[in-house]
Amino acid sequence: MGIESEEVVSKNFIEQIIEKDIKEGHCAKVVTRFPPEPNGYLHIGHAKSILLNSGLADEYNGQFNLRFDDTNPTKEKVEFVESIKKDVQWIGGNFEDRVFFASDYFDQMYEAAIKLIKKGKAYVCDLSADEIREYRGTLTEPGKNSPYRERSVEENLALFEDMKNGKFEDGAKVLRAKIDMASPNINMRDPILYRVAHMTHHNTGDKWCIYPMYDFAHPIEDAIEGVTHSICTLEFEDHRPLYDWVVRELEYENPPKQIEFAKLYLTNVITGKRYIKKLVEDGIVDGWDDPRMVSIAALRRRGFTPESIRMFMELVGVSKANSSVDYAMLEYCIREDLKLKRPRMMAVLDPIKLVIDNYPEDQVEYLDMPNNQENEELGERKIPFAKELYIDREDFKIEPPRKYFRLYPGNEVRLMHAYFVKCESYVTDENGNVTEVHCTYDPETRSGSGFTGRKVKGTIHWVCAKEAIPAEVRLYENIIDEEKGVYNEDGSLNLNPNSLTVLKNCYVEPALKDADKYDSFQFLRHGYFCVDAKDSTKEHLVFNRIVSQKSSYKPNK
RNA sequence: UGGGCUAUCGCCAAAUGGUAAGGCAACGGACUCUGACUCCGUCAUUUCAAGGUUCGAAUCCUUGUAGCCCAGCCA
Repeated sequence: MGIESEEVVSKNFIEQIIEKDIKEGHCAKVVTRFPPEPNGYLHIGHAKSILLNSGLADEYNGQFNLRFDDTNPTKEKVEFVESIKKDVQWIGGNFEDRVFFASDYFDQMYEAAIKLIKKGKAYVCDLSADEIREYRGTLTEPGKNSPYRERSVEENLALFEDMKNGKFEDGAKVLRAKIDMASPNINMRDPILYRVAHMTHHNTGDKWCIYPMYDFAHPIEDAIEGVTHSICTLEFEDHRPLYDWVVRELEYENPPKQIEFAKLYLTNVITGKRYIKKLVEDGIVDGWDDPRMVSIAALRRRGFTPESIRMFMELVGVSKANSSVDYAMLEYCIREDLKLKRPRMMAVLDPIKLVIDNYPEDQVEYLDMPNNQENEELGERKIPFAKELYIDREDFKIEPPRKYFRLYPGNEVRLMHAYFVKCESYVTDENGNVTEVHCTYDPETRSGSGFTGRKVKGTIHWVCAKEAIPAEVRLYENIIDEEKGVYNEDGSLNLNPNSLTVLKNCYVEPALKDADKYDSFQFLRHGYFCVDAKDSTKEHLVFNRIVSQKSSYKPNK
């Protein structure tokens, strides 16, 4: 019989490493983690890391942990812990009940530091921050040894304990690894392991006044949790020798392995906590979840689904090449996800009145309309139809351009799921703007009647003037101007002044009264929209546009 | 110009010495009670460049070029 064409899915380089490790018996069970610092909201770049780590754990029947890397109390806040948990969960990172804090390991890290001191691999250094920088050398010149480098183990032990006990001011002393001040890799030039910071920690309170540095803490955190593959971004490549040094000197039995991948960059948006934060603080956007941004909270409010973001990450792939993914790819994913899942509704964003002159004055008909013609499971609904309707301004032209199939004087079109109407006349105001279009309808052409007498080239959407719900529609554009990129030459942010357009005079079908917050719908030719729960009431709905409909209508051709 | 990393279509990205997958975008055409969707077709004789090895090279070697990262008591 026919040959089964099996889809060949190639493994990314991390999967290949893991499979090799499994095959060679280096890890009985794959353990990954997502280790955010609780100092801000997550954005789409984090989603890549979450989904990568979580996905790998699923794929190899392993385990995925959420761990807050809270080793620097000067930057962290509890309020971010909850938002991060929520976002990780929403996006589909399956950490079950495994929420850990680096700060829960402070005792073990302290012990680890003592172990290094005892091995003669770490020492307390009295140099100031400026002096340490000086002694470190430069990219091209080696550093020189600290005068405190050769202190005895006993002295170091005593001094380190004093550090812990609060005998020194912030910055007075640090604990450093004794590695190699001449290393071409600056991270290996006796990196700082512990610093003094008299500061209340969100988790440990005032128990500690010394805090471990990332390079020391992270490998320990991973090792404690049994992480097998510690996946991070490219800028940590230079830290890997130090990561390996720490787990080696601490003699962990099955040391974790650090693997680096390229961050996600998207064209035409701001990624990066720093810049999102600046926009929020400067009041340019209305908060961390402003739909013009790509924080996870913003994407959720805009109407993106977790599924669409997961699909996106799958399509984007994982590699070590710095790259910038076209935003159109994300739009493709949300269209793809929504098109069969969500109802298709009628909404008129820029209304003009359409009057059917030969339709009975007070009659209202309730017509059947499938919720989604391509997915019968979504059922159907009744839509009211009467003498006065609203249609979109762009669906009527006094003088039609070439190949225009919609309404113009003398032309007949189908009103979606209703009747054929033929334009007989129109009314304009003193400025020549169309205010009313008059038509006649043909009762025989009712949708579903099987009428085949004649065909019509265009179909337009509409809502019943009497029963439609007034609505507001917000059209969000990405906040960055595509032409000029993220920054101006002077380093300032380059904002798109038209990034938010509010359409106030819109009408949607009465069926939308039942919409829930963040429910999404396709508004036919307008694209996909989501109820903005923040500002909607049942009488006045507010929608955010998730993504516009593609259009191949080109009047100039 | 010290060290690390990367370079395959407009954008992502496979290919692991055996003769350049796939997706997005774009462009034709068919269909259509959404100008959507769907369907069908087009889109890298060539992999940053130049040499070399080989029957055979995106893959190996040599020499270049370009981009990214590193001198926080941030992560």
